Amino acid sequence: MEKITAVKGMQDIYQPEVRLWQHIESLIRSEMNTFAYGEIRTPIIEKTELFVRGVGDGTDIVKKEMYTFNDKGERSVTMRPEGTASVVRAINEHNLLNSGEPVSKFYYIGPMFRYERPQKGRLRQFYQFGVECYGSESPFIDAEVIQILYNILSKLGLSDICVKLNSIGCPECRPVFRQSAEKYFSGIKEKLCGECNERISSNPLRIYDCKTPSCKENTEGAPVILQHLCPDCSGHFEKVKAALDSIGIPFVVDSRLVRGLDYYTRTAFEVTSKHLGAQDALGGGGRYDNLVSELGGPKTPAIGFAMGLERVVIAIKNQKAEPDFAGGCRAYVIPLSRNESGYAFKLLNALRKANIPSQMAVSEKKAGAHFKDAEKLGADFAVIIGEDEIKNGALTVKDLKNRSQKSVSESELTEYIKGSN
RNA sequence: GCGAAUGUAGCUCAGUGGUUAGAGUACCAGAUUGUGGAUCUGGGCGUCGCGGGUUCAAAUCCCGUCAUUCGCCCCA
Repeated sequence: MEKITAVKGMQDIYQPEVRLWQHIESLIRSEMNTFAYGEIRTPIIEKTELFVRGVGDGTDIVKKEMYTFNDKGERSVTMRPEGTASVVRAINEHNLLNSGEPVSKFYYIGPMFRYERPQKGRLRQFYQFGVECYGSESPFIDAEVIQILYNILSKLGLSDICVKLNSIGCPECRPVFRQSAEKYFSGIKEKLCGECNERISSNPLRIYDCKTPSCKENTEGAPVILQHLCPDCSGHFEKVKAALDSIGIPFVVDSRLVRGLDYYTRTAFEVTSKHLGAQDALGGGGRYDNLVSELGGPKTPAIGFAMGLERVVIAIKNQKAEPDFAGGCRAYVIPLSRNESGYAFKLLNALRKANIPSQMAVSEKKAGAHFKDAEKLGADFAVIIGEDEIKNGALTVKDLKNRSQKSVSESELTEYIKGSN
C-alpha cells in the first residue's frame, strides 16, 4: 500500500518539538494575561469577500495566495490567510466594541493558510499568534502592542532581535507623499528593476522595500515618508518613540519599512531575527485605523501584529535557546512477570490519581530491558514489583538518576515520589 | 509563479554503469536466569522517492513526475 503523506506545505508537529510549541503558547497566554488581553477564537473559514475587502484586492495574498473554494451551497469561502479580518468581522458582528470597555483587546493563536511555494519558515499552513487592540489611537497603545511582541520574544530567549519602526501616514498625508514618490521614481525608472517599474504606478511605496541591490542604491535619494507626514501623524510617531524609550524597548527607525497589507495606517513595525534565513521576520504589524469602518463597523482606530510561530521555533532552535523540558514520565512501574501486572496496573492508577506522570511496562522482557525503557522515557523512578515485593508487602523504588534503591510500602509510595527531587 | 540543488536502512550519509547495495547510529536478542548510561557477540534492515527510457547490465546515464531544501517573489 502506498503511504498517504501530508499535503504539500503542511507539517505535523509532535514530540519532542511539540513541547517547545507548548512552551511558547503557554508563555504567550501568561503574557497576555498580564497585559489583560482576552482570547478570541474565530472560524478558520470565512466568506471570501471578507478577505477581499479586509486584506485588500491589490495584495498578493488575495490575488494569488488564498485557499478559496465553493462549499456545497455554492458560496465562495476562504481558509483564512491572516487573523485581523476575522477579528474585525467578529467584533462588528457581535458589537463587541459596545461592551463598555475603554479599549477592546484581543489575542488569538491559530493556523493560517496561504497557497505559496514552501521554504524554510514559510508553509502553506502556518501558525500565528496575533494581538488586536481596538478603540484607541493613543501612542501608548502602539507602544504597548510593540512591547508585547518584544517581551514575548525576549522571554523566549531570542536575544538578537531587531524592532524596526516606521510611520506610513494616514489618508491625509500618504496620498500626497505617494504622489511625490511616484514622481521621483518615474524620473529614475531606467535605474530600477522591472518589478519596481510596475510598482511605480501600482504601489510606489513598496519600491522602498525592494531587496534588489541596485534599487536600494538608486533610491537612496528618494523622498522619505517620515519627512512628509502631516502634523498629526508626525506628532503621533514622536510620542510612540518616546513611549517605547520610556519603558526601555529598543528599536530602530526604518523609513523604508512598508507593510504588505493594504489596511495599515501610521505606525508600522516589524521584528526580525539574525537566526533566520531569507524569511527573517518573526512578527510584524501596525495601525489600521480605517479597517473597522471599511468592514461595516463604526469608525474605530486599531492596532495589532501577528507573529509567526514556526519562525519563532526555528529561531529558538538556531540560537540554541531551547529550555530543558522535564521528561514526560516521572515514574515507570515495572511488573517483573505476568503475575504482578494486575497489581502494577492498580498501583499505576494510584500514582496517576496523585498526579504523578507515570507509565507501566506492558510487555514481558528481562528486567534489564525494562530499565532501559525507563531510561528512554526519561523517568525519574522505577517502581519494581516482583515476587519478593509481593511477599514482603513493599515496593522497590529505584532512583534512576543516582541509581540508589529503596524499599517503600505501597501506602508511602506517592508521598515518597512527590517528596523527592 | 520563476531559478537551482537534493531524494539510498528509523536517523546521518557512503556508493557515479558490473556478483546478493554498505557504514555509523538507533533498534532487537544474548553474554548479565530481578537492575539501565560501558564493552563484546549475533540479528532484521531497503519498492535505492515514483514512472518511463537507454543498455547485455542502472542506485549510478537520460526524460518525466512527486517531495524536500535554498534563493526570487511575497510575507509571519
